[in-house]
Order: sequence, then structure tokens, then C-alpha cells
Amino acid sequence: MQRGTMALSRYPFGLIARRLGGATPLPKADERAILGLPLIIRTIEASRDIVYEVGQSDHCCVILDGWTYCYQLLTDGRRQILSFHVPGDLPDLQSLHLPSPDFGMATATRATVAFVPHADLRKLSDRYPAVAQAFWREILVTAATHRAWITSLGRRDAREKLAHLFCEMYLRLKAVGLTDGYSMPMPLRQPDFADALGLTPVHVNRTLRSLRVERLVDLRGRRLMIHDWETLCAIADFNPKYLHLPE
Amino acid sequence: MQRGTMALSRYPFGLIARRLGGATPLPKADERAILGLPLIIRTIEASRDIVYEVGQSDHCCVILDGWTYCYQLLTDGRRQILSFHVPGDLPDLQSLHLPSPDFGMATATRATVAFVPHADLRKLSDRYPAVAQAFWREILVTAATHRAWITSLGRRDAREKLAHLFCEMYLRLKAVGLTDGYSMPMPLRQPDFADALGLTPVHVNRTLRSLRVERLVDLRGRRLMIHDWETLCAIADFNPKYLHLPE
DNA sequence: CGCAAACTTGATGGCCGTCAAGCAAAGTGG
DNA sequence: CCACTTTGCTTGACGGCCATCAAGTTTGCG
Repeated sequence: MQRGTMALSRYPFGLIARRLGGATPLPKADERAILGLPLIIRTIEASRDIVYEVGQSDHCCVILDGWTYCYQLLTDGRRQILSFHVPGDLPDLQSLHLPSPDFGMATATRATVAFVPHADLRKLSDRYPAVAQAFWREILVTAATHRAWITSLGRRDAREKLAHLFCEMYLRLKAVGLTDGYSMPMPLRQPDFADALGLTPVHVNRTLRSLRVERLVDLRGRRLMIHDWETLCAIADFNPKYLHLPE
Repeated sequence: MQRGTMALSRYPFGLIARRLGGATPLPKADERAILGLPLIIRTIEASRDIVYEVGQSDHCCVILDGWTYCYQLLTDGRRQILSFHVPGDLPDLQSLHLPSPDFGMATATRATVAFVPHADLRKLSDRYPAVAQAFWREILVTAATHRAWITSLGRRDAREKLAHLFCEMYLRLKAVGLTDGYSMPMPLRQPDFADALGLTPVHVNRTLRSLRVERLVDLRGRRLMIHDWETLCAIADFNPKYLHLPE
């Protein structure tokens, strides 16, 4: 475990300050304040619950490297993934204002995560209104993404659901500079897709094959190649507005 | 159309102040400030879009009477309902902080709605921190409800979905005093259930019948009678925590 | 009162789940 | 570093939940 800001150069933490600004960049002073936050940085193995041993959940977490997800379980063991998170994301900002979270968090890959004390985040947002605004914006975009998932789960078939998820993750990764043309990292396993889209792994497999056969996408070696972005968007009926990305 | 606060005695507006407080009631001064908000009150027919003719969407709305819902459409016309709203709800508080909404709003029944200018809400929440806190709490509970719906849509079958929706609406109506024992108003039509739960009206009909035959619930004359709350909760795997209701 | 929408039920079909088996990949421990 | 085990991938066979189509009845709005 590392403490303090020394190690930050190895992680895209400046990115977070930039991303929070969205279309309207944060003032320099606000960015500096963000970079000065005290952090506890941890690297967690793949497929582990992200437990808040640091204090009892009085921290928010920032994804620095790897993928994580939020999920809920039914008592009989059925799992539903609620959202995926990539570097630069703040998956549980809401814990600042609403105690007793209603979901769990886990790593999809080995991931490096920074924990920031609630107290420091509150001080920060009290002092820098633009930061407070940015935090809330982040929470509202999460809610908008939830709505997009509700519509996907309720009214799209398997093929359309997969296409929609690919479109969303492509733009989010592109926004943080993790794409390479139309190629992107895609470390999720077929059971992860299944639990996110309300399907079974077997059916995810068949649906992926059909997308591959039609030369729309290619998922190999933990990378996704999008061969036909326009058609993929059309199949998904994808409208990126809800992500509120700049440009 | 009515203006000002005169008409408020006819509507459960004090309720909203109380509901916003949640488990910890708002200070009296804050409640008075809420009751002093300028309002435009409208009664809208059933099955109409709630359009913001008042200015261009620089208002939030408060449901005073009747039921409304938020929805998204796919370009081919498929509809997904994202949430239902009952008296006391503030369905679009998020518009205060995030322009360009990603969903539409419509009435499920004839409904009376109050519109409050963003500017006044902002003044209010700047001046009364407890109100600001309450507004954000409201938004976060909406997000938590979205998550519960994601899990329902992804991992519950038709019968469980219906049971879960009934449990949620029962507790929400009970919290605003609109239930009568285990009986409650339920003005939604079968096509509304279908679009909320990712089903077809035909299948909703069959599923309702099976719940009725088993004497779990009875839906007649726009009212829902819950005969066996415990079993209904068990079928739905219902955990009310996400609603963050008092008590 | 008339027409549109909702409700109800039956028949049929398809998307996706379940079960199963073989194989590949990746993580674990000696 | 290799045996071992777990997890994931792939494909086939089969079944079930839910969609679609259709037609008759009822409700309710204008």
C-alpha cells in the first residue's frame, strides 16, 4: 500500500481532475486541490470484492487502473451487474451523502484503486464550488446511465443489448484515452456480460458469435475491435447524450 | 391554472416538506421556506406528456395529485418506463443540475402538478443547507430505485417483477398516507406494467391472473389489495432499504 | 351514446434458458 | 516449473417463458 501523492505520476490522476470538469474545465486552483487529496492506494486481484477495510466505508474510491463493477445479489444467488467502471471513474461518490450503500463493488480485473476520506472530499467541495458541482454532475451522469441500462434491459434483445454496451464502453474509454482507433481493451468475461445484460453466459456466447460472423465486432485476446461503428450504433439505437461527454 | 400559495391547502404540499426531511425532519424555518415557494399549478389529463411550456424546462415539478411516470423511447417506438411518481414526489430534481434531460415525463392518470422555477429552488437550497441536503438525498434515492429496477429487469421473472413493483409502490404510498390497510390505489393499466417491467400486456395479464388465483393480491377497480404481504415480499425478494423511508 | 383503449383468453412460435460435454485458459500449489 | 484445479469458452439438444397474433368482451373517455 502507498500513501500520499508521490505515486500519482504512475496513475492517470490528473485525468480525474480533467474528467470532472466535463465540457467546462475546472479552474487551475480546483485541479491543484484535487491533486492534493490524501489517498490510500491499493492494488486488488481480479474478481475480489472491494471491501472498505480503511475505516468503515467512510471513503470514496477512484479507479486508477483496471475495471471494476457494481452489483446486487438476490438471496438465491442470482447476480445483476449495475455498472462497469474504468480508470478515472468514481463509482461510489453517492456514499458521501447517502449512508448504507445498496450495492456491492468488485474488481473485474486486477485493479488499482485510490481511497479518499469523505471528510477531505467534503472539505474540498465546501471550499471549491466548481468541484462540488462536478461531483454532483458525476452522480447525475451515473443516474442517467442507470436509466439507459433500464431501457436496454427492458426493451432490447440480446444482440441489441450487447451492441449498446459496446457502444457505451467504447465512448467512455475513448474519453479517457484508452482506445486505439476502433480497438479497445475489453477484459470482461462472458459471465460478466451475462450478469450485466440479464442473459446467460451460453446465450452471450452465441450472440457474440453472430456479431462476429457479421463482421461487426471482434472480441479476442481481451480486446474488442469494432469493425463497423455506424451499424453497431444503429443496431443498439445508441444515443450517447446520456454520457454527457465533452464535444 | 393557479398561481401563488393560496391553493396549497387543497394539496398535500406540507407533505413534501415533511417527506424531504426523511428520517430527520427539516427545521421549521426550512419547512416554511418550502411552503413559500412560488408555484404554477396545473391539472393535466391522463396519458399526456408533461411538457414544460412554462419557460423552457427551467422548472422542476412536484406531483400533488395523481400518478406520473418517466420514460424513454427507442426509435422504433418501443417504450420503457423508468419510474412511477405519486403525490409528494419530485421526479425531475436532477434538471436543476444537469441540463438536457434524457427522458420524458407523462401522466398515468389525470394529475395535478406544481412547477417551481429553478432559480427559486437554487435560492432556497443556497440559503437552507438542510434543504439542499434533502434535495440531494431525494436524487440519490431515485438513483437507488433505478438500481433496484435494473436488478428486477435483469434477474427476475414476470411474477417476481410484478411482486416487486407492488411491494415498492405499496411502501411509497404508505409513506405518504395513501394506503388503507393493505389496500391502495393502483391506477396503472396493464400496458403500463408491461412497459415498466419489460413484458407485453398479454403476459402481464396472465401473470396477474396467477397472482390472483393464488390469493396473493387482487387488482380490481383501480385498487390493489394485498392479501399476503409476507409471501409477496418473499416472491419478490424485496428489501425496502433502497427506498430510505423513515422508521 | 359511440368509438377507442384496455382486458381476457386461446393458439402458436421464437428467443433465450437449461443441461451437458469437450476443450482451452488461467490461476494455485507443490 | 509442472501437476492440478478452477474458470471460461464453445457447441448441440431440448424445453420453457414469454411474445405474437387473433378475436371477443368490457371499460371508459369524448
